[in-house]
Amino acid sequence: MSNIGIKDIAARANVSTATVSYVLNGTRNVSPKTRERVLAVIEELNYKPNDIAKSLKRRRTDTIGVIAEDVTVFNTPEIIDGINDYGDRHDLHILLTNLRLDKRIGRDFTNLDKYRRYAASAVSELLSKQVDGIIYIGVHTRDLTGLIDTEGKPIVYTYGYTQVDMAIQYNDEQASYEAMSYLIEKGHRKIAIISGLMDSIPSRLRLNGYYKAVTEYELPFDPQYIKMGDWERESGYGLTKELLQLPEPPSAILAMNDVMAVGVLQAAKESGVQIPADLSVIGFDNREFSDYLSPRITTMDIPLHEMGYKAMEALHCLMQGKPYKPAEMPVCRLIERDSVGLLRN
Amino acid sequence: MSNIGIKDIAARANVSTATVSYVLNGTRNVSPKTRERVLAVIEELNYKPNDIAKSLKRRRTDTIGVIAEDVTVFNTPEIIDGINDYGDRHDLHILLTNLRLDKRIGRDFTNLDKYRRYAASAVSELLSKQVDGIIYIGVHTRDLTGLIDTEGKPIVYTYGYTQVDMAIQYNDEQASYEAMSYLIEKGHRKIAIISGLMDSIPSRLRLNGYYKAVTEYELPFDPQYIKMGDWERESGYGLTKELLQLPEPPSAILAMNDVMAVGVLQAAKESGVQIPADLSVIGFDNREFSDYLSPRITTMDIPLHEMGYKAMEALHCLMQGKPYKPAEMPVCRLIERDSVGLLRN
DNA sequence: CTGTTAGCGCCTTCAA
DNA sequence: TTGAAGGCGCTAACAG
Repeated sequence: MSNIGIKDIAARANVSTATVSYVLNGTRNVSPKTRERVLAVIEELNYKPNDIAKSLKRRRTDTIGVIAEDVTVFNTPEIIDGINDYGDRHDLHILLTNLRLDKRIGRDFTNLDKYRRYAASAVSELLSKQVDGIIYIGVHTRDLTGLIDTEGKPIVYTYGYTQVDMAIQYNDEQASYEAMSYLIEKGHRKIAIISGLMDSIPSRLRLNGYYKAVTEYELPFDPQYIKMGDWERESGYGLTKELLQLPEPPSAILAMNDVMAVGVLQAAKESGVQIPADLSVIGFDNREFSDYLSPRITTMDIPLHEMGYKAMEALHCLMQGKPYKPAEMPVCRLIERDSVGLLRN
Repeated sequence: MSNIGIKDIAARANVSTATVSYVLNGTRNVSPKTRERVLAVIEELNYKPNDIAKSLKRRRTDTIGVIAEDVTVFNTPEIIDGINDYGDRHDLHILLTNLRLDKRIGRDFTNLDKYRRYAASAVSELLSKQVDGIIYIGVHTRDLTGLIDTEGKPIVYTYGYTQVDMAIQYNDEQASYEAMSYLIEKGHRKIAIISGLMDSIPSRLRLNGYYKAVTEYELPFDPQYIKMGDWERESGYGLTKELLQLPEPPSAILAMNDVMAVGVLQAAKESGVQIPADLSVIGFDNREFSDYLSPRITTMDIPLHEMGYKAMEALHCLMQGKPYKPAEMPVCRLIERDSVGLLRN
């Protein structure tokens, strides 16, 4: 086991520990000869620096804490992947905390007390571990103001935000607007939308994009085309049935997630309407399964990797006291598949 | 910022730093009065211990390194969740390393040089961070012998193994045997199997389970019923077409993953055969989408959470020098849905 | 029951 | 270009 330290190699190379430290970190010029000698001994003894000691001294760990509300929720792994991507390039390590919210308190976000305890202890542990900063990954975008106190350590939120901290979000409004534009390009004018829960920010923003498109393209506006879903398949199913029953049913449906789009497909199938011949569908999230359904569904891909990457980049700036220039919001991208038909009229 | 340390609170409470340490860790009896006083000051100053310093002294970090070959691959998040579950209960923290193999070198596992470099540097960084042990999560089960050297630190593999280290695997043979039994219970006797790549251990083990069932239940054995797939949808599709063309087509197909099962569904649909009326299908993995297909497919759920939990448990034993009693292998569980029909006759 | 103190392994100022 | 030495914040003998 690696009991050898800087002083062992110093002794064996006939230099001071300071010199070893210098060659290790390139902190100061060292004559080529001594450097070689030191390096040789390091190699010979298979020396591995002890980052713990280093961190204690430098008062920096080059480690950031990631608090994931639930790593098993679909957005989280890709975000973490983005965080890693940036981390790898800048020698930043990740201490992962998984709140396991889905399993521990389910979707009942009103149970704030329990939640707050979990979150507080997670932050507290991370702080004790002396992380240089924290990234918080929520399971759905909402206002987390006042729930977390990092005692001055920088924090960046994604899939969530507070009124005071930095947060990385993608552009929801643009996304639904773009989906609408695509549908309109394909000749659709009677377009319905099935939203997620209305207490959700993305739902509201995407609805804005919808309204914007309706207005700009001067589509016939019909309040009946706007259905409030709850993100689950059943609501996609039920609301599609309603839509299909309308005297003037839509020719296209924009579902705010792929799960509800599954319900749309099912309702259409049962009602004998062909997708995309009779009805077009666009989903959201580009979940893996959206490519496995039949028809394969066209969907908006959320830039999760980029969000993780940018969150880390932003945090890194904060950690160094630099300001982070928020640049552009990450943007969703339409994945064209087979669920949208050309409407010739 | 938390500049206050043990000595600040010692001073303010008129005790020695040792006493503070003792009340903090409960390492020694402290008179109630002093304890109260110390606790009060800790509270008052909002003191947070510095685990880095503590680790340096104790030569233990209570942190384990998790090396994931790719966190975005479906098995990984659930395994990590299991690791967290155990970790939460035992105050063990997770330093996560993501090799990002899928994105960096794809599925070309023959590119060992590149892989070895990534793995070696991951281990090396973790070792420098003084983790107390390592859990390795592969993207698919294979022999990793000789690829990783942890210099004596304990390591546990899952979704992968070596000839010398501990590994947590689920029971593949039992899984396919159980799936077969279920099919047989439902009256099927002509059962085909679509395997994954044959250089994969799970493929071979599951095939064993298949053979075992064929033998024990004295099913008519037909080599034509055994098809070699490659885990991808297209192979499920193509091989099903072949199966359907047989003079005596099977009444049920066991696909070694849900992705290939998607191909089975598609082929069946195109060939006008109804599932489950004319053909039954069982998948593997219980991927989320298996519940979204139509019909919803019956599949074998892999105990990922349990594997992560057990891997951590095993590692924890190793870390303490205790032997780990491997007990039972985690077992797969059949998720009954709608893709298997009762064959009367 | 409590205090004193020597490090853990490394970095970095100060001096040479 | 190099060394000596004082901590970083905490734990755990050892001593009282």
